[in-house]
Amino acid sequence: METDLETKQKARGRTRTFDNDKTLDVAIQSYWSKGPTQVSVNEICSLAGVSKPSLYREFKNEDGLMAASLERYTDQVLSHVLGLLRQDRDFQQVLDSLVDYALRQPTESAPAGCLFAKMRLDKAILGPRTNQVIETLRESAISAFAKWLAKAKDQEGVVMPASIAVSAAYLDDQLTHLANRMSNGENVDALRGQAKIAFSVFKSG
Amino acid sequence: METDLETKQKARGRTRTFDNDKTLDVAIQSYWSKGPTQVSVNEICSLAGVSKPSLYREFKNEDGLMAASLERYTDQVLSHVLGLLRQDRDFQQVLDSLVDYALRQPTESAPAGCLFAKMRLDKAILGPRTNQVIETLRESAISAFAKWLAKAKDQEGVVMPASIAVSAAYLDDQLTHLANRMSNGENVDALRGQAKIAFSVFKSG
DNA sequence: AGATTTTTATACCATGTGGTATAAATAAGA
DNA sequence: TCTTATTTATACCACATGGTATAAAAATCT
Repeated sequence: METDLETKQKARGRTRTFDNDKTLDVAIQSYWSKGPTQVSVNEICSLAGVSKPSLYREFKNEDGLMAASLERYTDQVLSHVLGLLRQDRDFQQVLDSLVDYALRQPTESAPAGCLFAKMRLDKAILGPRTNQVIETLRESAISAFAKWLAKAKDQEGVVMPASIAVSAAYLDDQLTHLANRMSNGENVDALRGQAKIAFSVFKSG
Repeated sequence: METDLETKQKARGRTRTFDNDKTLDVAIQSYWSKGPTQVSVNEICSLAGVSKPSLYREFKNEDGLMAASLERYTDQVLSHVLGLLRQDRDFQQVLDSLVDYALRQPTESAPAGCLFAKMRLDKAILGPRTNQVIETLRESAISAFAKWLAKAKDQEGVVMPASIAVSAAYLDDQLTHLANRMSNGENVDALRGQAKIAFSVFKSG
């Protein structure tokens, strides 16, 4: 019996040319830049150089592709943003860097805004698998914010505008909203001014 | 030469059964409850009991229908909301009533949220006529907010978190955002808690 | 009555969608 | 070599979309 240490146990049929990662990268890029509802499966197939049956075998349906894209996006992008919360810089610096990320200028590889934020906008018309990923992700993000805020309150004496839980939800929501307005092509300076107001409710000693 | 005092100058052809107002009311209701991108022209035609060619003759295309719907929505709904700003109640009362409107429970005739707010979310994929109405409406709303804030500052000594212009834009944005989250079916009490935070930056004496 | 004008109803069109049936290609096992 | 398993490529499906061509219906003018 062969052990598949390489996870490359020779299967019997035609060797597959389907590239899972590339397909997901193309999907992420498309969903991120144009919005999840503005991209068709056909489009992703041709951009990724992949046949439709191959894609459907791998992801079951459009919902599966979207859910998988969001999961990969979390690993590749979102985790680093949430990682900012575990840094040792003081509250205000971290908050600023979060805002900076939401308001960053788009590059070729990182469109404006945030794919997760965009999907939350359309969640009512997305599939059940995608919705489940969204919900899980949202909970873990808010939980990370809550942990961070609790620490800032305890160790730096930052004044919260409400309970930790409500403040964390507020933070999450305002950041998401900033990212989405950024995606809508609004003026960065105007958004920065509004962000300053929205986050002035956190008074750091 | 006939004067058309009744605006009912007898034309020559077949009497029209097309009901402009009813068509727009159906369109408003559909766009409002399901979102402007989730309603087809066919759907509106059958709901309004109107033939497609008649609708297209009247509104030119989907963009025209949407723009007209938003204009009628402004007259029928939005103007009353902005009318709150001209009332004689004090700042905090008016602000509360604005929030109450954004967070109200949906009824049969008034779905959750705000059609204007929803259209702003999708403006990137809406037509040019609709976009123009959105832009005009946004300017007039922000201008109304600015006037109201200036008065509150002068006459009641309300402290603004920034310049009148930026504060007005912030107010407009936060209210729009609340309405949209309400449309997304989020928890009213949670939203109210966040609204309290967001608007705590206006300190009324 | 007949000609003319306007609106309606129906059917249609090209295009795009998510998803799949089918058969050829290509690999390993016997 | 021949069978079997798997993946690919292509073509296809039913359906929905925005928009329109066509002809019948119904009104007024001559």
